[in-house]
Amino acid sequence: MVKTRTPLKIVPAPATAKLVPAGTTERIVESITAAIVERRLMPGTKLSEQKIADIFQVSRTLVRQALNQLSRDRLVTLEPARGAFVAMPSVDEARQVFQVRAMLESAMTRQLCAGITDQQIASLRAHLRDEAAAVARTDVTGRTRLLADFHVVLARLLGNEVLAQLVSDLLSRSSLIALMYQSSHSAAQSLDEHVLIVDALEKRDARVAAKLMAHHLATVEQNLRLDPHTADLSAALRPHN
Amino acid sequence: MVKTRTPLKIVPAPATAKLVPAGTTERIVESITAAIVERRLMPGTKLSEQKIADIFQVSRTLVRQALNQLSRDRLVTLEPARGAFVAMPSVDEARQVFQVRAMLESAMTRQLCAGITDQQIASLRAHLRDEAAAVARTDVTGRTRLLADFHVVLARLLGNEVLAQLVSDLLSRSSLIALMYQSSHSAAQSLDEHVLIVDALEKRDARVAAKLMAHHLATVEQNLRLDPHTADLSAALRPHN
DNA sequence: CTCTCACAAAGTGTATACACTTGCGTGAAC
DNA sequence: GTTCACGCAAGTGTATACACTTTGTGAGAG
Repeated sequence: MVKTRTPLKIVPAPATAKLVPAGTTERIVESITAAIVERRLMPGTKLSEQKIADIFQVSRTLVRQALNQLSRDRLVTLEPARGAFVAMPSVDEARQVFQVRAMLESAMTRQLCAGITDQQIASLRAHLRDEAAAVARTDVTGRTRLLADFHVVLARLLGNEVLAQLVSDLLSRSSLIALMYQSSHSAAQSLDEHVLIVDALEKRDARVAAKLMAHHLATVEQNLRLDPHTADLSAALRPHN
Repeated sequence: MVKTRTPLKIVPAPATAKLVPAGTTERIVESITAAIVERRLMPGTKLSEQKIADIFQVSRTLVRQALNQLSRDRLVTLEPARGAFVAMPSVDEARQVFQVRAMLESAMTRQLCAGITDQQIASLRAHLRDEAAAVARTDVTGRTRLLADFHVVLARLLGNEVLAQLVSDLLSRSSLIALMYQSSHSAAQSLDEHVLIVDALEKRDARVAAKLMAHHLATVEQNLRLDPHTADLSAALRPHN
């Protein structure tokens, strides 16, 4: 058997994004999160504390803190006395995450119709333009981030940080799910659906907007390969390290 | 000035509840959570790492892990280089938590109507009986827990663990909010409203059930003392340690 | 008497050391 | 040749040590 020597491709510092040099633990969390979402770390990969500590040139203490945080975000799972692994969300969990997102985000969309301002609509249009640009130039990483951000932006428009945080958490889980159950959903289609949602918001049509959001999430979910046997297969021969 | 010597009344081990002697960190989290919810630790109280470590007879390492977890649950806030404090949710945060709960739980209630079984209705009735019993014997701690558990039980009935976990997290935050902004909401009234919700569920009336849930949460929120000046006052003269 | 600076005490932030569990390879017995 | 047991290596779990930040106190200058 070939030993799958994953060199743990975690780039230590996306220091550009963080203006705060402090928050060492935060930097590690961000880096690993990015590495997972950008598919440089596959589900099931073992995250050895010492190796990560060496990469970031810090002690295991900080790495453990970071891994603990990530495990609460459900991006990694901690097996007692065995170590940390990139999470492998089950089919059930995937369905549950999307069910919750549908509840939360359609309700949120409905509420948003009530008090959204023209200026906010404009900012959404601007975001859609960014999405379109990223899709046009096939910037895979950028478009993935922007398509996800759309949902967080909507949450932020309600001025509810608690909601925004929740949606954000669900989104990172969704990202992991999407890359695990290779989605066949095209970015272009997601963009189209986003446009329709904003259109409905502009018309202040709460019912249609909420329905479109629910439909959008259902479409994304149905384009995941959530067939039982596929899942079992990938679970069966998971690399594990 | 009299030094407010809070003896940090954290009972080390509710070891009865946990059958697992392992999970040392978990035990600390549970104990502190219980201490906060049961009003033995007031908002703003400083949680010194060394003192807690002495109480549980462990090292600061485990205490730090516990405090980190609690900070992610928003039950404590960590101020860099200053320490950990029992959280003091702002009025805004309180409103946001209840807004999210309304979205999530009314949607959840609506969904529940679709597939709820008679057996599940029966288990809800049993839970209501427990609530009534606790209210009758004025078991403050027990009734608070049972009234909160009602919402988690509903979430669990959907078979969605992700949802259940989310609702559970929001509930512990709600508990802290309720004890901070002294609720005038009577337990009896909450119980009545719970009964009405179950009645609607039994009739599979999704619209009414969802509306009752939304109304229930709005009532609970409106019975909080969320007047600005009261909040500012309590924030102004917070003990802090 | 008040304000400022400095030093000391307390407590957090990080690193290192050590104990203990898990997994695997080796070797001996049957 | 197969199996079980022992032991070693790797890595996690917890404790301890040390550095640095924050804060309170006190002395001295204005």
